[in-house]
Amino acid sequence: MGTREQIVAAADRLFYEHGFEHTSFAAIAEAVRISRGNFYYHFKTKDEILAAVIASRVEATREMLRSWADESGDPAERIRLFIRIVVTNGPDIRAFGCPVGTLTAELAKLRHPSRPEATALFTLFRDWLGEQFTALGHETDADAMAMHVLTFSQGVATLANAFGDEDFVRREVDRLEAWLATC
Amino acid sequence: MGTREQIVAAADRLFYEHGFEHTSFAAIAEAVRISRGNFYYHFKTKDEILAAVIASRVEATREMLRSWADESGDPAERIRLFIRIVVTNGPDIRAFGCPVGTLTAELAKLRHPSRPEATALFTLFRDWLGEQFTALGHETDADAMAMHVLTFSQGVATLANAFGDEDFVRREVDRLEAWLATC
DNA sequence: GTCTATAAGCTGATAGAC
DNA sequence: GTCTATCAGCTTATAGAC
Repeated sequence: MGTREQIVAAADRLFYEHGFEHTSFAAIAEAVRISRGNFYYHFKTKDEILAAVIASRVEATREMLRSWADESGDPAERIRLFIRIVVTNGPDIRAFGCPVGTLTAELAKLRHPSRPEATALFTLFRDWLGEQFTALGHETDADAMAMHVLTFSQGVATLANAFGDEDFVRREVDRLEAWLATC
Repeated sequence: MGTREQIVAAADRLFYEHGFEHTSFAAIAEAVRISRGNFYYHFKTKDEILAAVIASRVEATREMLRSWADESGDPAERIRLFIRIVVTNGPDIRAFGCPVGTLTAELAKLRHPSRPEATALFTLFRDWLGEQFTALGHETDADAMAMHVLTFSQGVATLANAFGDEDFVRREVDRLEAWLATC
């Protein structure tokens, strides 16, 4: 892995764990074990790193959605794979929340120019879920149902982070899977 | 209103709109129109201001819950008053998210000592909602139902902030009110 | 490509006059 | 209680040697 990719990977993790603004160049440089000076050879501004991190997350998300589509041809099962992320990534979510939700919220407060790109991460999930609901025969309200599933995931992530309660997550997952079964 | 209260009120709003870390002493001082030096007569550290802001929010929340209880004796109607905050405070929520959810998420990433106090804001709503569900005869799962309503509100707030979509909020409110009617 | 050295600015925080 | 003046430290960012 080249230095640039290492920087993006380290920044991605640090932005998630500590937030974008709270993460300094020094912290990223230390994580990658390069000097702050060398850092600026690869990225001229902090905003450039953020753009690269978001682009990297977009690619990783696309890859994950592809792998879910490969894993099952059943749209309902694909949606369940999404619903269960809050369990699969339980420890990270309890510690740091949802990487997409917390980033979009922070960039909104900072009025950051990269905010639309962060929101586009949500749109990837939204459109993919919409396609699955369409395949289930819910053409007219596929998008509303996709948004409902996203609402669930964001609510669960925020409260799992606040209360650190694994059982709560399990209950909400069961509830939404029961709802999905009636669709 | 005394200077101290003005500082707390200005900090409260700025923490909400720009985030805790992104809000500088200079910005608060400017909003209250006092010098940075005078600032330190009232608060010795930034963390002290945060503690005062959270305490102020706790009091405001208690007052709001009291007023809701006064407004209606029907537990289901009281819960609806909570559910509809995402509509009532629609413009603020679309612009800055939920004041409780975004603060707890930020303090978690900062590993801030006041994090438990911020989470206690959630607990106020959780307990109050739980009391209403208990009054509706759901003794055994009143807390789970309270958490479900909180999950809704946090999910809606996060996505309303990301997409700025008023119709989405309306749809999710209708959906949860329909669920409540079956309880 | 990577380093050291350093600049310029903002941050939270203090001292002391009025 | 409010002010001005100031501090040390950290931040992003640059210059230039190797």
